[in-house]
Amino acid sequence: MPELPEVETVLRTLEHQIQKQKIIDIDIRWDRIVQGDNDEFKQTLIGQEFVDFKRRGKYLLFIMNDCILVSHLRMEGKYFYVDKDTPVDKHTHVIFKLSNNLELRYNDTRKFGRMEILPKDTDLDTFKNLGYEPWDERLTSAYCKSVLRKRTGPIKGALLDQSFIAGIGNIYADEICFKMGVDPRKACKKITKKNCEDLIIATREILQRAIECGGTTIRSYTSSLGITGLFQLEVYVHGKKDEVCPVCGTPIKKIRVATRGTYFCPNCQKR
DNA sequence: ACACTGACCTGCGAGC
DNA sequence: TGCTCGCAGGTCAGTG
Repeated sequence: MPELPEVETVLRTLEHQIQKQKIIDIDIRWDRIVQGDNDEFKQTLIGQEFVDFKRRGKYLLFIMNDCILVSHLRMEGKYFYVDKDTPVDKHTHVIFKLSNNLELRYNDTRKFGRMEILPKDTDLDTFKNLGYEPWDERLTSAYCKSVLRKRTGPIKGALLDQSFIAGIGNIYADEICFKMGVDPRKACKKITKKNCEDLIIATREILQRAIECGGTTIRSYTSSLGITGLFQLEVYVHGKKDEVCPVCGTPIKKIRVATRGTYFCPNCQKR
């Protein structure tokens, strides 16, 4: 399940593999992956080179000569970089044929991922109504407090809201709440200034560490060529129902918060 | 204006 | 053992 660290890892890998490669043809095998008109998508991209590689939240941004190719992996999207003679997997939905006889293949078991073309002058700061990147200097405790004061619902819901901070998904939201020592159900309105300071520190530390680890892979993927997290990040609570809290030994609980499966330590995390 | 719900998908694990 | 059923997840459109 790619979140910000996984997307960053994929991007860095692809940057080193396909930079300056030219797209000579595109095979779209599941048309809903591509937003908008498929022929237009092909026409726009054929002949373009992969010039630069950026990320915004969980979106991959391939900067081409005359446009931006935006790709969101959702839950299980992956890219394979393989020889054109490699048998095509049944979950491969888009194939970019490159000038060096290799292919960039988009593989997505659940067909949830999406890609689209955006103009080259798209404002990436306000793109998709995304909030600040975790390391943006504008992400201050004063900013967090002012947003959370106006918000109803639990803190976990805010962490998952991409217009608040970009890039946090369900796994890291649980880990951030644990590191903050805050119950994921705690109302946004009751989040203190101190909580906000902890939130920023926890978010940056956890995501930074995850990037250094090459992302987290929770499910075991079967692919050997897949560009996914190769290392396991030390996850404290997510997916650890009934296991003991690494800090205090209390069994981890699983509940539902903001419509998501949520794991937390009922002793360490306070309302 | 805000928040919640359902749709999009497939694989897997639980339960019978 | 073999089947069905429901859950998992991020985003967006639709609804309340």
